[in-house]
Amino acid sequence: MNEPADIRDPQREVEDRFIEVWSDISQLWGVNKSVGRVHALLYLTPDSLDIDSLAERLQISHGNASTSIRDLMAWGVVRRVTKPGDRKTYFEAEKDPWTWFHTTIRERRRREVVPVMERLHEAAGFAEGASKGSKGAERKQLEELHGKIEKFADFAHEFVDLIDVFLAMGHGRMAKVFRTAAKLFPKGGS
Amino acid sequence: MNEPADIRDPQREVEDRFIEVWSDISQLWGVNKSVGRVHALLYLTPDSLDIDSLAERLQISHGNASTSIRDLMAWGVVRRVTKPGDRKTYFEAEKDPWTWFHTTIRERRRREVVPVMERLHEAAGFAEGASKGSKGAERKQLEELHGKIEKFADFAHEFVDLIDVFLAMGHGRMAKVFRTAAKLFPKGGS
DNA sequence: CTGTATTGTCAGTTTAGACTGACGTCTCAG
DNA sequence: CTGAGACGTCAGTCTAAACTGACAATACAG
Repeated sequence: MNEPADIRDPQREVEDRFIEVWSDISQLWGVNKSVGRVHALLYLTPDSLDIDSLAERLQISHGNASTSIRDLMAWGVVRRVTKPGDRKTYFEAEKDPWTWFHTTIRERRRREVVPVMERLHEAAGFAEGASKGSKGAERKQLEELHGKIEKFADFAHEFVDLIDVFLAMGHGRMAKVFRTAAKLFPKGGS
Repeated sequence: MNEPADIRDPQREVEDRFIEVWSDISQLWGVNKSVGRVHALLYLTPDSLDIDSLAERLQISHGNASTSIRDLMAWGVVRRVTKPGDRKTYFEAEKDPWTWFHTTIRERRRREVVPVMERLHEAAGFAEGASKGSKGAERKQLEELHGKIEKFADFAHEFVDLIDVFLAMGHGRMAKVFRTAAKLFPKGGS
């Protein structure tokens, strides 16, 4: 730990720089900093790592490392690994970024998009009910409100379709489609 | 304000339900709650609104409303409106969700994606330099690290391309391309 | 089966970010 | 030109989330 050599250990420095960038990307993505750092370190490390090595390497508490690993496993981007004759549990990350991204999108869809879409439809249904249960000027206003909510719901629905196409296609094909699309619609305006 | 009728004002209730849903969507998207609520209310309101009306309607402070409006204007989804013979400033929201989404993606790209991509390339460059400046086993390890960082950078670059195609195409075409793509590449594997 | 090494959990603390409210600045009707 | 009304800002307060560290549960070598 205290060997002077460590201070300028190039491998460590290379890792640290990447870990910070990934961590920031994770935060933009709504994932907390420690989780991002753990994920980055596991991505870079060829061997699998145990909780305490992670905690020590990243200077975070054992508890934090454990919780972060739990999150990453729930996201499906980290696997448990056991070695015969070794009591410890090790963890390793999915190494292909596209696979990782695909998994993440699928999980986000399930956790976040689906529930919020249900609530959106509820809100639209409530608006429709309210407008049908009224009359005169009030009815007109409620109908206008309902129209706006439906408009937003339509947008949201198309957005979900977009996610679904991505999930169905897989990344290789996705990229190809996009490249083709880019040629079909070159430097277009808005 | 205190009229009992207000308690069951259907218009208000319809608005509130939608506002809460939008607010939650905003938070998933990394936008803070008040900003989301202000945006939702402006989207629903046909007329433009002034700061104090917003604050009163949403039960937030004047300062909070003002800051939220500033944010929304920086995102380019809310416009200032002045009425002749009226000292107040009013605000109104972009009413087309796709336009709003497009603007938001463009802004996020500028603010978040571009800077983080630069740092990613820096990290990759640093890794390459470190590997070239070393030898033996250490060099081999650094080359492996560099390879992984490049792999991630390639992924990130493709992702940005994807964003760019979206920005260039506009939403109508985007949706069409996706629908076509879905037919061309049905149920594709990874 | 037992003891110990290891992982998992969670109450309490810390930290980061949001919100308020008071104040300074600006604008325009009179 | 003046001042009342409206907007913008920001220091201080509050809130929600992250992190720690100690303890509980678990698993497995011996």
